[in-house]
Amino acid sequence: MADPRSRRRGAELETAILDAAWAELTEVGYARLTIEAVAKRAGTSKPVIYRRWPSRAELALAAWNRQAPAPPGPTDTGDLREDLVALFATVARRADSMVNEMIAGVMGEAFRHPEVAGILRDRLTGRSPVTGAVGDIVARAVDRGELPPVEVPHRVARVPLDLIRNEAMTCGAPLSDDAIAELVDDIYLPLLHGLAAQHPQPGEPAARHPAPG
Amino acid sequence: MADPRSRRRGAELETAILDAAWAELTEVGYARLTIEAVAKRAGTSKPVIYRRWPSRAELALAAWNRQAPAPPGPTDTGDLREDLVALFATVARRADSMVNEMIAGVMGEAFRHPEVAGILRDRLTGRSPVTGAVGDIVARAVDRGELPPVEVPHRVARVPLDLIRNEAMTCGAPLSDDAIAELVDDIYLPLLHGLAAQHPQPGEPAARHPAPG
DNA sequence: TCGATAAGAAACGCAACGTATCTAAGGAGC
DNA sequence: GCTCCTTAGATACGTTGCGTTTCTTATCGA
Repeated sequence: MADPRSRRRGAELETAILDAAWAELTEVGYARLTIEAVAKRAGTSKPVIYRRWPSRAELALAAWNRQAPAPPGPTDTGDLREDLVALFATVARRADSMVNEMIAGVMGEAFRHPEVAGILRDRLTGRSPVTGAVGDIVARAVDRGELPPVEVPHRVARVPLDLIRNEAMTCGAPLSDDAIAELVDDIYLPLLHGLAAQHPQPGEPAARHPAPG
Repeated sequence: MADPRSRRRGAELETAILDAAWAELTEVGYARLTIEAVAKRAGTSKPVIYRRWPSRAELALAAWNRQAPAPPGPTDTGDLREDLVALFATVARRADSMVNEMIAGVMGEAFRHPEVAGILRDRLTGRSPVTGAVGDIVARAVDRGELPPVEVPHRVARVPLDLIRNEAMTCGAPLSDDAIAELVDDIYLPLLHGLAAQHPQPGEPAARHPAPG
């Protein structure tokens, strides 16, 4: 239909569908994403899509995966707080409304479809350029003496993403600069300092909960 | 229809609808919640519901609001970590799959409907029995000398709810005991200790980011 | 008792669902 | 180069729920 000259197959067809899905997501969002519109846009038909992805959610996730993640440019300001604010701002900018709306929609379906839940969990909780950037920022702060030597568990490295996503989704809007500053100053910086205080010497097993006496 | 003898009005009718909506949410979840089913269950008709709530999302939020919050029983174990684990577990148990699925669904609509976003934000970020419980737990820990005197900003008091909701929603499942322990040990306890370290003396303005030298 | 208000029933057109059926295109194998 | 076999792509299906409109009649307030 789109190109009557040839009938696409395999990867070519697949990427055409995923690109069309991404374009639809961008234009109308997840809530209004329809398989029919994606099929029309990709110049194919509904059954072709249903043969590959069993649901809107998995199609959307596949389209998202196809998009290049564009790792955050490693900003090195020479100051822990400034580095964190820059990272948070970058993440907040990139995780725009459309992506968050899509995540919310997919989450809603994850509760009934364990397969969707698995894909989403892997995507949201796995290692990523952002969790890597957290490690780099902390390592530089330790080198400068701003922080005692500290090991950052993966759960802690995920916190910036989690906080920002939570904020954007509970507010249904992009984060303000004030919100970013609060997340950094009230939560993440104290968290890092508290973690570091648990590791009085590098390499030593963490003293998890220093007793009062 | 449900009761042919009389035609309900006002609060009586309204609560019947909200109770029916809650029952439907419990049975089929938000994704499969339909106005028609709620109307049928409440013994009324669609227009009666549409006259009051413009969308599924606002109906669901109203039904949720009607449910008694059942504040978490104040557990006082005499130990900061134990108190936190108990609180996290209570919150995790109460914020069950259905509620989280509903929140995800409503979030998806919040991006297109600012009114829904406002209601949801107020409900999720406002003061609550849980944020109050955090304050109590911290205060007791300070009294025992487990923590230096510390002022807990509202954003920090919200963190347990945010962490638990985030975890349940990204995983599409209830939290395991291990996950609760990690949230407490890796994130929230360090966060509280880090906050406390910023307040060397009670009443004194916070030394936000202690310089290395 | 009367008039205004709103409950409740029914039906509307619409949009998208997910599936089934059919055709013909374009690889793979001989 | 011909044949077979997979599968793209078109089309149409019945179903469901949407949100609205229309109409009736019960109930409340004056």
